[in-house]
Amino acid sequence: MVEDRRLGVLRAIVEDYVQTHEPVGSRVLVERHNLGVSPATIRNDMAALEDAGYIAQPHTSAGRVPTDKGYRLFVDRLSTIKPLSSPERRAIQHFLEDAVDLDDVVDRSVRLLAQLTHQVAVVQYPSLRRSALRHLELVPVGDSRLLVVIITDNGRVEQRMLDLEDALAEHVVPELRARLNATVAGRRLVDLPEPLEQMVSAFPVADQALVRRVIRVVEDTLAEATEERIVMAGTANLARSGTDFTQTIRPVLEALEEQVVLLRLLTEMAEDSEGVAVRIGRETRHAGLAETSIVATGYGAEGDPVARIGSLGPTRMDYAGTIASVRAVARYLSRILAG
Amino acid sequence: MVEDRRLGVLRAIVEDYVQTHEPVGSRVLVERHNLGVSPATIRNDMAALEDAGYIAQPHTSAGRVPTDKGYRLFVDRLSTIKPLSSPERRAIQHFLEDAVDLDDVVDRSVRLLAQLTHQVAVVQYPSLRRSALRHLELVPVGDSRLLVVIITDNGRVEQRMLDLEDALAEHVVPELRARLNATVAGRRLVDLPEPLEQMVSAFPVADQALVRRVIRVVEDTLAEATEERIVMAGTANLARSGTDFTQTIRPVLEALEEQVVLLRLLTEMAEDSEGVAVRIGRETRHAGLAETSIVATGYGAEGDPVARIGSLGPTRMDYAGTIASVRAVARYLSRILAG
DNA sequence: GATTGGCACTCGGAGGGGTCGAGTGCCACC
DNA sequence: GGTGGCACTCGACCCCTCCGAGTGCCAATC
Repeated sequence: MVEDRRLGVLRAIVEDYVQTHEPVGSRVLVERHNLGVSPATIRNDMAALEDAGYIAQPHTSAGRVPTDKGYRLFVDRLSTIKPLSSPERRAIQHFLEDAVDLDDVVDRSVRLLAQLTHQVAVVQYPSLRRSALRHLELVPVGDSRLLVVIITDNGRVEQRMLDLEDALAEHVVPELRARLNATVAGRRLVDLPEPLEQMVSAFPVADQALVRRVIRVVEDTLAEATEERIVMAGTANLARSGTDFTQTIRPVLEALEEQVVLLRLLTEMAEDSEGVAVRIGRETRHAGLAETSIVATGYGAEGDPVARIGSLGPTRMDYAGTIASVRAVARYLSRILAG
Repeated sequence: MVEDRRLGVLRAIVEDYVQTHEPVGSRVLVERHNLGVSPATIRNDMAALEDAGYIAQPHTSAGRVPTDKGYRLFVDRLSTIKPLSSPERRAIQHFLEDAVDLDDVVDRSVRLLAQLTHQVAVVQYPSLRRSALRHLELVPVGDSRLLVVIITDNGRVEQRMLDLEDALAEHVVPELRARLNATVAGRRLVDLPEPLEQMVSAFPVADQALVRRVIRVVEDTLAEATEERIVMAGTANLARSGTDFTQTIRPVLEALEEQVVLLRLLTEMAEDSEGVAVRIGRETRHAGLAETSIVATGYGAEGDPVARIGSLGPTRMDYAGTIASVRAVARYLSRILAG
C-alpha cells in the first residue's frame, strides 16, 4: 500500500517535472494529482524516495527532481505507453511511403522522428554486414580507370573508383563482371573472401593482377562501408527555449559529431521485452551525454533488425511519448523496407 | 592622412573586437596598437566612423563594436591575407589525399575546414547540373523490380528502385541498357530529354511502356539529384565558450537544417576578384543568420566550379584566417577531384 | 585645421542587504 | 501510518549604491 503510493509519488514527480522543468514540491503534487493524502505524508514519502536514490533536491529549500535512477524506475515500471493517434499514424505512413529510394526513406524517417519528438533523431543506415550482395557492376572510365559499383539486397549502393597502372584490356571487363557476379550474387558479405580468392585462378595469368586489384577494392569497400553511417536531424531542438540545457549543448553537439560514439551506443543498447532500448543520463557512459537520454529500437526484419533508429534528448524527456514515436517510425520504416 | 588613420582605427577596432569579444574603447586602442595619437583624437575618429555607420555603441558608456558595414569595409579593403603555414598546407594535402571516394573526399574536406576555422563548415556536393552522364546501369531485382544506377563523370552515383507492374521480360533489359547508354553517355544532363524521347520509338510497341517508365525514372532522379546536397561539420563550434552567441544558436541551427536556405545562399554569393565570397550578418538576408557571416568559394575546375565550400560563424569571426582556410581547402579539394 | 588635455556626464555591472515564499524536516497528536 | 503545526533554510528577486570605463565637448596648443 504505502509502497504503491510511493511509486505513485515518483511517477507524479517525474510527470510534473517533465512538464514544468521545475523541481516539484509536496503541495503542488497533492493539488495536481489527487493523491488523497496530505502534503506532510507526501513529504515523508519523498524523504524515503530520496533515501532510496530515486529523487534529489537541487538545494535545501527546493522541491525534488528525479535522478537517473528515478527515471529508470519510471521507464521500467511506471510509465504507460501513449499510443499515437490514428491521424498521426496515417501521416507517418504517407510521409514515408512517398520516399523514392533508400536515402530518401532514411532521410524522411529521421526528419519525421525529430519532428514527432521535438528532439534529436538519429538513424543508422542499414548494416551491410547482415546483407547479401545483389550485384557488382564494373564500368570502365577513360582507359585506365574502373568504377566499381556494389549493390546490396537492401538497396544500398557503394561505389569506388579504381586507378589502374596500365591501360585496361578490353576483353577483361565483361568476363570479370560475369564471373564476379556469378561468384558473389546472393552471398552474404562475410562469406565472400574465400570464393573470391578461388576465382582468381580461373583467369589467364596475365590478367590475374588486375583481377586481384578489383577484388581487393571490393573487399576494402565493403569493409569500410560496414563501418556504419548515421544520419541525424533536429539538432536545433537541443537549443529549446526555457531550459538550462542550453549550457549543456556544447558537449552534446560534440558527442553527436563523433559518430563513433553514437554508433557504439546504438549498437550496445540492449532492448527490453518491448523491443525498445533506453539509456538514461550517465547510463550512456559518455561524459558529454551525462544529462541526455536515448531511446532506440531496431528496424528492418522482425526479430533481426538491420540497423537502429532513435531519439535523443534531455533526461527530463517525455519517455512515454518518445518511446511511442520511435516505435511507430521504426515499424513503418521496416514495413517500407520490406515492401 | 586623417582618412587613412580612421581606416586604421577601424581595422584596429575590428581586430581587437574579434580577439576580445568586448566593445573596444579609445584608450585600450592607442595602448595596444601604437597609433601615435592620443585617445581624444581617436574619440573624434570614432565619432566620425560612427556617423559613417561603420561602428556602433551597444550602450552609451561602452566602447565601439563594428557594424556589418564596418566588417564589410574591413573585409574588402583592410584585411590582409594570412597565408597558411607550409606544415598546415602539407597536413591538408595529406589528409585529403587519403580519401577513397567522392563521399570520403567531401567528408574529409568539411571536417578539415571545420577544424581549421573552428566554425561550421559546409560543402555542397558536386553539381549534377554541370556534369555529364558516364554510364547508366539497369539491374533486375527479383522479377518485377529494376534498379537504375546513374553514374556521372565526376564520380557521383545515384540509384533508384523501380517497381514494375508486370514481370520483367528477359530480353528487354540488355537492349534497353545498351540503347540507353548509347544515347546518354557523355551527354550533359540538360541535353538529355529530347534524345531519350526519340529513343523510345526504336523499341517494339509492346516494350515502349516499360521504356518510358525507365526514362521517366532517370529524368526524375536527375531532376531530384540536381537539388544539391550539403554536408556540414563543426556545429559544436557554434556553442563556443565565452560568447553570447549561445543565445543565437537556435536560429542558426534551424537555418542550417534548412538546407534550402544554405543552398540558396551558397549559390547566390558572388565571388570577388580573389575568388572568395563573403556575406556578413544581415547580408545573408536570413533572419536566423543576422549575426552570422559566411565565407565561401567554388571548387572544381578553375573558373568553372562544380560546387561550393564555405565556413560559417559569428560576424565577429577572423575573416582573414577563415578566407585563407576556405581557399586552401577548396584548392586542394579541386586538385584531388581533378587528379 | 588637426590634436590634445581636461572635465563633466552617462550608464551598465558588480556587490550588498533586505524581503518573500516555497519547501522542508520534525514532532506531537490522532 | 497519517496529519497538522511550526520553526527553519535558502534561493530568487528587488532595490540601492558605488565604481569605473568610456564618452562628448571645449578650450588650449601645435
